[in-house]
Amino acid sequence: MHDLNYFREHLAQFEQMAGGRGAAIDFAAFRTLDRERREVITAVERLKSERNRAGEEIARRKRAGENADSLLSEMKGVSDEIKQADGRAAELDASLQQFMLSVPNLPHASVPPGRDAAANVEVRRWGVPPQFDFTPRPHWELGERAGILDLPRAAKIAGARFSLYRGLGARLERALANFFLDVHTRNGYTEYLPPFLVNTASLTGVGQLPKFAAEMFHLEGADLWLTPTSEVELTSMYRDETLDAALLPIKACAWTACFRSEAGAAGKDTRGILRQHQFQKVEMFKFTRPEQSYEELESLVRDAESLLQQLGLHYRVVQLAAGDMGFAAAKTYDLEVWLPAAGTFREISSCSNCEAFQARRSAIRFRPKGGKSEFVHTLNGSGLAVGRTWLAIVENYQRADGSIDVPAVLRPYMGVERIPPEQ
RNA sequence: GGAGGAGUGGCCGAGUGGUUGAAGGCGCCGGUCUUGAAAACCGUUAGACCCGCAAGGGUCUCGGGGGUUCGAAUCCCCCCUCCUCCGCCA
Repeated sequence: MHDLNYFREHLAQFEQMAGGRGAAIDFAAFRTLDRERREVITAVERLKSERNRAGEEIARRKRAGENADSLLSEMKGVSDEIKQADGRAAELDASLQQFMLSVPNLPHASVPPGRDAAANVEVRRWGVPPQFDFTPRPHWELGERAGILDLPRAAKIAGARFSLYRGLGARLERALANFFLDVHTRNGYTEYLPPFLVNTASLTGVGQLPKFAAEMFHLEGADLWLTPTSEVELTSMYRDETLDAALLPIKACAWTACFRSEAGAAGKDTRGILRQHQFQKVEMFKFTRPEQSYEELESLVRDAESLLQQLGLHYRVVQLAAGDMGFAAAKTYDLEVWLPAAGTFREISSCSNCEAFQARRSAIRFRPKGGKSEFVHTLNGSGLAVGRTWLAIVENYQRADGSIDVPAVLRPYMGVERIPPEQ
C-alpha cells in the first residue's frame, strides 16, 4: 500500500505505472472519493471540536454548582449530527481503504517496462546444460519408474496436482530442505518454523488480499487460509511492531508447505509436479533499512544462486518486467533452472524487494537513532522451491538406465550416491 | 470444549464517567555539569488522519468492534488474545 498523501500528490506517476502494468485502476473514482472523504472529515472534526469545548464548559459549571441544562440540550443535537457524519466518514474511509489496498506497488526505476514476461531481461547465466547421449526423460517418467514418485495414488488421496513421494524420493525432498536451511543458517539467516495457516490480517499485510483470494485455499468456519508462501508468516510475525534499528538488517528463513489453488491454471503444466496445490519451499526473508534494501536484494539473489551452484544445476537470472512482477514487488529477479526434458528454463526462485509496500500495510517500523520512526523495507526470495529443485535434480542427473545420481552436497543427507532405476 | 482471571504508552504500573493522550517509575533521546565517563539535574520521548504555503491548529486511538451519555480508559453487549484449572489430544 502507498502513503495516501504521496499517492494523492503523485497521481500522474501512478496512472503511468498502472498503464505499464496493465492494472485497471479507477483514478477518477479515487479523486471523487478522496475529495468527499476529506470534506466530511473536516466537517465532523469541527463538530467534535465544538463538542469537546462544550464538554469542558459543562464540567466547569457542574463543579461550580451552576446550571448547564441549556448547553446540555444544545449538545444533544450536535451529538446526533456527529453520529450521522461519523457514519458517513467511516463508509468513505472504508471505500478509500479498499481502493488503496488494491493499488500495486510502483516498479523501481531499474525495472524494464513491458506488460508481460516477453519483456523480461536475462541478467546472467551460470553453468552449462548437461549433455546426454540419449533422450532425457521427464521427471514424472523417471520418478514413476524409480518408484520415488506416485502421482496416480496421490490423486487417489487428494486429487490432481498433489504428489506422493516414496522411499528415496521422499528422502530427497527432505534432504533438499535440510541442505537449504543449513546453508542459510550458516549465512546468518535465523531459522523459523511458522504456522501453515494464516489469517486475513496477515494476508492483507503482504498484499495477497484483498485481490488474490481466489488463488488460495480458505478454511470453512474460521478466519484461516492455507499459506501460499511463508513470506506471509515471516512478514506478519513483526506486524504492528517497531523493530530495534540496531538489529537491521534482520535475516530469516523458513521451511513450510505452501498451498495454491492455481485457479486459472487449468491446462498449464499438467504433467508432473511442476505446478502443485501443495509444495514445499524454503523461504529467505529480510527486514532492512530503506537505504540498504537494494544492496540486500543483490545479496539475497546470490544466496539463492549459491544453492543451485552447489547442486550443479544450470540456471539463469532474469529480471522481471514491470508487468510480470507480483503485486507487492518493486523489483524482482527470478532464478530459472534448466529442465533438459522440456529443453527450457523454469522458475525455481523469485527474489523481490517490496520496499515499504508491505511494511506500510503491516505497520512494521524501525526508529533511526534520534529520529522519527520509519517503515522498514521487506525482501523475500525462495531459497529454493523444494519440489521444483527435486524435479530439476531428477531430470538433470538422470542416466541412461533411469537411475539418478545424487549431487555431492546432498550425499551426506541422502546416504546414497545414486537413486537406482527401480525400487 | 467447560470454569475462572487478565488485557492501559518502548517496559513496569496508577487510574471506576468530566482539562487523562493518560500520574509515578524505568528505559530511550537531547541538554547542563565533567578532561572524559558515571552520578545528579533539566527537557523530550507513539501512531494515524484533517485544515494550512508555513508557523501552527484540530480530530481519533487505553486488546478489537458496537452501544449508553452532552461527555467513556472508566458503564453495557459481542469478539479476540494471554494465564490458571478441568476435559480431550499428537
